[in-house]
Amino acid sequence: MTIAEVAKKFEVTPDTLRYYERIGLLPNVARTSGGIRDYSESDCRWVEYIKCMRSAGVSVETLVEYVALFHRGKETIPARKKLLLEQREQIVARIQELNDILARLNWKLDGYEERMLHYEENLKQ
Amino acid sequence: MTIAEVAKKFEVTPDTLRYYERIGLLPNVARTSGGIRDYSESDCRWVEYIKCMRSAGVSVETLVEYVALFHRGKETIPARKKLLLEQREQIVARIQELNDILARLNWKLDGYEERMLHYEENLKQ
DNA sequence: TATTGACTTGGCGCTAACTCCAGGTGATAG
DNA sequence: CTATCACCTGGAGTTAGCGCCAAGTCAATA
Repeated sequence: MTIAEVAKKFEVTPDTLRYYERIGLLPNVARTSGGIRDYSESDCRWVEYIKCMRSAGVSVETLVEYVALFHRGKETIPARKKLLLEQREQIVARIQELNDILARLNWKLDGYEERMLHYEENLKQ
Repeated sequence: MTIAEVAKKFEVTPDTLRYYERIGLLPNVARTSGGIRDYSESDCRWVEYIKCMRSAGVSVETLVEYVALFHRGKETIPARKKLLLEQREQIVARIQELNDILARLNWKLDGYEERMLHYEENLKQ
Protein backbone atom coordinates (compact mmCIF):
# COMPACT_ATOMS: atom_id res chain seq x y z
CA MET A 1 0.00 0.00 0.00
CA THR A 2 1.13 3.55 -0.63
CA ILE A 3 1.50 6.06 2.15
CA ALA A 4 -1.67 7.86 1.07
CA GLU A 5 -3.70 4.65 1.24
CA VAL A 6 -2.41 3.74 4.69
CA ALA A 7 -2.97 7.29 5.87
CA LYS A 8 -6.57 7.23 4.73
CA LYS A 9 -7.27 3.74 6.07
CA PHE A 10 -6.03 4.53 9.56
CA GLU A 11 -6.90 8.21 9.68
CA VAL A 12 -3.42 9.59 10.13
CA THR A 13 -1.54 12.00 7.89
CA PRO A 14 1.27 10.89 5.57
CA ASP A 15 3.48 13.28 7.51
CA THR A 16 2.75 11.41 10.72
CA LEU A 17 3.65 8.09 9.08
CA ARG A 18 6.94 9.51 7.81
CA TYR A 19 7.57 10.99 11.24
CA TYR A 20 6.98 7.61 12.91
CA GLU A 21 9.38 5.98 10.49
CA ARG A 22 12.04 8.60 11.11
CA ILE A 23 12.03 8.12 14.87
CA GLY A 24 12.14 4.33 14.63
CA LEU A 25 8.53 3.62 15.48
CA LEU A 26 7.77 2.10 12.09
CA PRO A 27 11.06 0.65 10.88
CA ASN A 28 11.77 -1.42 7.79
CA VAL A 29 9.02 -0.06 5.58
CA ALA A 30 9.79 -1.41 2.09
CA ARG A 31 10.39 0.83 -0.91
CA THR A 32 9.64 0.42 -4.61
CA SER A 33 12.50 0.70 -7.09
CA GLY A 34 11.60 4.37 -7.36
CA GLY A 35 12.07 4.91 -3.63
CA ILE A 36 8.37 5.10 -2.78
CA ARG A 37 7.15 3.53 0.45
CA ASP A 38 5.23 0.27 0.09
CA TYR A 39 3.53 -0.71 3.34
CA SER A 40 3.07 -4.42 4.08
CA GLU A 41 0.24 -6.07 6.00
CA SER A 42 2.53 -6.24 9.00
CA ASP A 43 3.31 -2.53 8.75
CA CYS A 44 -0.43 -1.83 8.72
CA ARG A 45 -0.99 -3.90 11.85
CA TRP A 46 1.73 -1.86 13.54
CA VAL A 47 0.11 1.39 12.46
CA GLU A 48 -3.20 0.23 13.89
CA TYR A 49 -1.53 -0.85 17.12
CA ILE A 50 0.34 2.41 17.46
CA LYS A 51 -2.84 4.40 16.90
CA CYS A 52 -4.58 2.41 19.58
CA MET A 53 -1.84 2.80 22.17
CA ARG A 54 -1.37 6.48 21.35
CA SER A 55 -5.05 7.08 21.96
CA ALA A 56 -4.62 5.44 25.35
CA GLY A 57 -2.02 8.07 26.15
CA VAL A 58 1.04 5.86 25.74
CA SER A 59 3.93 8.09 24.70
CA VAL A 60 5.63 7.78 21.34
CA GLU A 61 8.87 7.26 23.24
CA THR A 62 7.51 4.21 25.07
CA LEU A 63 6.21 2.76 21.82
CA VAL A 64 9.61 3.24 20.18
CA GLU A 65 11.12 1.32 23.06
CA TYR A 66 8.57 -1.47 22.64
CA VAL A 67 9.16 -1.71 18.90
CA ALA A 68 12.91 -1.81 19.44
CA LEU A 69 12.52 -4.67 21.91
CA PHE A 70 10.26 -6.51 19.48
CA HIS A 71 12.87 -6.39 16.75
CA ARG A 72 15.51 -7.82 19.06
CA GLY A 73 13.59 -11.11 19.15
CA LYS A 74 12.28 -13.62 21.66
CA GLU A 75 14.80 -12.82 24.37
CA THR A 76 13.02 -9.53 25.00
CA ILE A 77 9.61 -11.09 25.63
CA PRO A 78 9.83 -10.60 29.42
CA ALA A 79 10.90 -6.98 28.97
CA ARG A 80 8.06 -6.32 26.57
CA LYS A 81 5.57 -7.92 28.92
CA LYS A 82 6.85 -5.71 31.70
CA LEU A 83 6.27 -2.63 29.54
CA LEU A 84 2.73 -3.72 28.77
CA LEU A 85 2.01 -4.38 32.43
CA GLU A 86 3.21 -0.89 33.32
CA GLN A 87 1.02 0.62 30.66
CA ARG A 88 -1.94 -1.38 31.90
CA GLU A 89 -1.42 -0.10 35.42
CA GLN A 90 -1.36 3.47 34.15
CA ILE A 91 -4.57 2.97 32.20
CA VAL A 92 -6.31 1.39 35.17
CA ALA A 93 -5.25 4.31 37.35
CA ARG A 94 -6.40 6.78 34.74
CA ILE A 95 -9.84 5.15 34.52
CA GLN A 96 -10.11 5.34 38.29
CA GLU A 97 -9.16 9.01 38.27
CA LEU A 98 -11.67 9.81 35.53
CA ASN A 99 -14.43 7.98 37.38
CA ASP A 100 -13.76 10.05 40.48
CA ILE A 101 -13.89 13.27 38.50
CA LEU A 102 -17.04 12.09 36.75
CA ALA A 103 -18.72 11.60 40.12
CA ARG A 104 -17.73 15.10 41.14
CA LEU A 105 -18.99 16.54 37.88
CA ASN A 106 -22.32 14.79 38.31
CA TRP A 107 -22.62 16.25 41.78
CA LYS A 108 -21.86 19.70 40.43
CA LEU A 109 -24.43 19.26 37.69
CA ASP A 110 -27.04 18.40 40.32
CA GLY A 111 -26.32 21.79 41.85
CA TYR A 112 -26.89 23.42 38.48
CA GLU A 113 -30.26 21.70 38.15
CA GLU A 114 -31.37 23.34 41.36
CA ARG A 115 -29.98 26.74 40.53
CA MET A 116 -31.60 26.69 37.13
CA LEU A 117 -34.96 25.91 38.70
CA HIS A 118 -34.53 28.86 41.08
CA TYR A 119 -33.47 31.04 38.23
CA GLU A 120 -36.47 30.14 36.09
CA GLU A 121 -38.74 30.55 39.10
CA ASN A 122 -37.47 34.09 39.49
CA LEU A 123 -38.08 34.82 35.85
CA LYS A 124 -41.78 34.00 36.27
CA GLN A 125 -42.31 36.66 38.89
CA MET B 1 -2.47 33.16 51.57
CA THR B 2 0.71 33.92 49.66
CA ILE B 3 1.45 32.42 46.29
CA ALA B 4 4.02 30.07 47.83
CA GLU B 5 1.49 28.74 50.35
CA VAL B 6 -1.18 28.14 47.72
CA ALA B 7 1.38 26.53 45.43
CA LYS B 8 2.47 24.13 48.15
CA LYS B 9 -1.07 23.34 49.29
CA PHE B 10 -2.33 22.42 45.83
CA GLU B 11 0.91 21.09 44.40
CA VAL B 12 1.34 23.56 41.58
CA THR B 13 4.22 25.95 40.97
CA PRO B 14 3.95 29.69 41.64
CA ASP B 15 4.70 30.14 37.95
CA THR B 16 1.62 28.15 37.05
CA LEU B 17 -0.54 30.25 39.36
CA ARG B 18 0.79 33.47 37.82
CA TYR B 19 0.26 31.98 34.37
CA TYR B 20 -3.36 31.13 35.17
CA GLU B 21 -3.94 34.64 36.41
CA ARG B 22 -2.40 36.16 33.30
CA ILE B 23 -4.66 34.25 30.93
CA GLY B 24 -7.81 35.04 32.92
CA LEU B 25 -8.28 31.67 34.56
CA LEU B 26 -7.78 33.03 38.06
CA PRO B 27 -8.97 36.64 37.92
CA ASN B 28 -9.34 39.15 40.71
CA VAL B 29 -6.67 37.79 43.02
CA ALA B 30 -6.27 40.47 45.70
CA ARG B 31 -2.98 42.24 46.38
CA THR B 32 -1.43 43.60 49.54
CA SER B 33 -0.44 47.27 49.68
CA GLY B 34 3.00 46.12 48.55
CA GLY B 35 1.58 44.49 45.43
CA ILE B 36 1.92 40.91 46.66
CA ARG B 37 -0.81 38.41 45.79
CA ASP B 38 -3.13 37.47 48.65
CA TYR B 39 -5.28 34.46 47.76
CA SER B 40 -8.75 34.24 49.33
CA GLU B 41 -10.65 31.09 50.27
CA SER B 42 -12.62 31.46 47.09
CA ASP B 43 -9.43 31.70 45.02
CA CYS B 44 -8.22 28.50 46.64
CA ARG B 45 -11.45 26.68 45.76
CA TRP B 46 -10.95 27.77 42.16
CA VAL B 47 -7.38 26.50 42.17
CA GLU B 48 -8.55 23.16 43.46
CA TYR B 49 -11.33 22.99 40.89
CA ILE B 50 -8.98 23.91 38.06
CA LYS B 51 -6.52 21.25 39.13
CA CYS B 52 -9.26 18.67 39.15
CA MET B 53 -10.62 19.57 35.73
CA ARG B 54 -7.15 19.85 34.22
CA SER B 55 -6.33 16.35 35.42
CA ALA B 56 -9.50 15.20 33.63
CA GLY B 57 -8.03 16.58 30.42
CA VAL B 58 -10.19 19.68 30.22
CA SER B 59 -8.22 22.32 28.33
CA VAL B 60 -7.10 25.54 29.94
CA GLU B 61 -9.00 27.34 27.20
CA THR B 62 -12.30 25.70 28.14
CA LEU B 63 -11.75 26.53 31.78
CA VAL B 64 -11.07 30.17 30.93
CA GLU B 65 -14.38 30.20 29.10
CA TYR B 66 -16.16 28.69 32.11
CA VAL B 67 -14.61 31.19 34.51
CA ALA B 68 -15.57 34.08 32.23
CA LEU B 69 -19.17 32.87 32.15
CA PHE B 70 -19.18 32.52 35.91
CA HIS B 71 -18.14 36.13 36.40
CA ARG B 72 -20.91 37.33 34.15
CA GLY B 73 -23.46 36.20 36.71
CA LYS B 74 -26.62 34.15 36.95
CA GLU B 75 -27.69 34.68 33.38
CA THR B 76 -24.90 32.38 32.22
CA ILE B 77 -26.02 29.44 34.33
CA PRO B 78 -27.51 27.57 31.36
CA ALA B 79 -24.39 28.16 29.29
CA ARG B 80 -22.17 26.94 32.11
CA LYS B 81 -24.31 23.87 32.58
CA LYS B 82 -23.98 23.15 28.88
CA LEU B 83 -20.21 23.35 29.13
CA LEU B 84 -20.20 20.95 32.07
CA LEU B 85 -22.47 18.52 30.24
CA GLU B 86 -20.13 18.55 27.25
CA GLN B 87 -17.17 17.89 29.48
CA ARG B 88 -19.03 15.03 31.14
CA GLU B 89 -19.78 13.46 27.79
CA GLN B 90 -16.12 13.67 26.83
CA ILE B 91 -15.05 12.05 30.09
CA VAL B 92 -17.61 9.27 29.72
CA ALA B 93 -16.40 8.65 26.17
CA ARG B 94 -12.80 8.66 27.33
CA ILE B 95 -13.52 6.11 30.06
CA GLN B 96 -15.22 3.91 27.49
CA GLU B 97 -12.26 4.22 25.14
CA LEU B 98 -9.79 3.37 27.88
CA ASN B 99 -11.83 0.36 28.93
CA ASP B 100 -11.77 -0.95 25.37
CA ILE B 101 -8.02 -0.50 25.16
CA LEU B 102 -7.62 -2.12 28.55
CA ALA B 103 -9.49 -5.19 27.31
CA ARG B 104 -7.23 -5.36 24.28
CA LEU B 105 -4.13 -5.00 26.42
CA ASN B 106 -5.30 -7.79 28.70
CA TRP B 107 -5.81 -10.01 25.69
CA LYS B 108 -2.33 -9.19 24.46
CA LEU B 109 -0.89 -9.93 27.86
CA ASP B 110 -2.56 -13.35 27.80
CA GLY B 111 -0.62 -14.02 24.62
CA TYR B 112 2.58 -13.01 26.37
CA GLU B 113 1.86 -15.46 29.19
CA GLU B 114 1.73 -18.29 26.68
CA ARG B 115 4.78 -17.20 24.79
CA MET B 116 6.77 -16.86 27.98
CA LEU B 117 5.82 -20.38 29.00
CA HIS B 118 7.01 -21.68 25.64
CA TYR B 119 10.17 -19.67 25.94
CA GLU B 120 10.98 -21.00 29.40
CA GLU B 121 10.10 -24.50 28.27
CA ASN B 122 12.68 -24.18 25.52
CA LEU B 123 15.28 -22.98 27.96
CA LYS B 124 14.94 -26.20 29.98
CA GLN B 125 15.90 -28.41 27.10
C1' DT C 1 21.47 51.41 57.45
C1' DA C 2 22.44 47.41 54.96
C1' DT C 3 21.29 42.86 53.87
C1' DT C 4 18.40 39.12 53.28
C1' DG C 5 14.67 36.68 51.13
C1' DA C 6 10.21 36.25 49.14
C1' DC C 7 7.77 38.41 45.88
C1' DT C 8 7.05 41.24 41.45
C1' DT C 9 6.96 41.75 36.01
C1' DG C 10 8.14 40.84 31.22
C1' DG C 11 9.60 37.88 28.25
C1' DC C 12 12.23 34.08 26.36
C1' DG C 13 12.81 28.88 26.45
C1' DC C 14 11.29 24.20 26.42
C1' DT C 15 9.03 19.51 25.33
C1' DA C 16 5.95 16.40 22.78
C1' DA C 17 4.00 15.29 18.78
C1' DC C 18 3.18 16.47 15.06
C1' DT C 19 2.71 19.75 10.63
C1' DC C 20 4.21 22.35 6.90
C1' DC C 21 7.22 23.81 3.27
C1' DA C 22 10.69 24.17 -0.46
C1' DG C 23 12.95 21.98 -3.75
C1' DG C 24 13.70 17.67 -6.19
C1' DT C 25 12.45 12.93 -8.51
C1' DG C 26 9.89 9.25 -11.01
C1' DA C 27 6.03 7.39 -13.45
C1' DT C 28 2.19 8.29 -16.30
C1' DA C 29 -1.16 10.97 -19.44
C1' DG C 30 -1.71 13.92 -23.46
C1' DC D 1 8.38 15.66 -25.20
C1' DT D 2 6.39 17.88 -21.50
C1' DA D 3 3.30 18.54 -18.00
C1' DT D 4 1.08 16.76 -14.08
C1' DC D 5 0.86 14.47 -9.87
C1' DA D 6 2.02 11.79 -6.04
C1' DC D 7 5.87 11.01 -3.67
C1' DC D 8 10.52 12.01 -1.72
C1' DT D 9 13.98 14.54 1.84
C1' DG D 10 15.72 17.77 5.25
C1' DG D 11 14.57 21.00 8.09
C1' DA D 12 11.88 24.69 10.05
C1' DG D 13 7.39 25.97 12.28
C1' DT D 14 3.36 25.19 15.42
C1' DT D 15 0.56 24.42 19.68
C1' DA D 16 -0.39 23.71 24.63
C1' DG D 17 1.05 24.35 28.91
C1' DC D 18 3.89 25.60 31.45
C1' DG D 19 9.23 26.63 33.24
C1' DC D 20 13.01 29.67 33.85
C1' DC D 21 15.47 33.85 34.42
C1' DA D 22 16.98 38.72 35.01
C1' DA D 23 16.16 42.87 37.06
C1' DG D 24 13.57 45.35 40.31
C1' DT D 25 10.66 46.07 44.81
C1' DC D 26 9.36 45.60 49.55
C1' DA D 27 9.31 44.14 54.49
C1' DA D 28 11.74 42.36 58.11
C1' DT D 29 15.91 41.53 60.39
C1' DA D 30 21.08 42.33 61.98
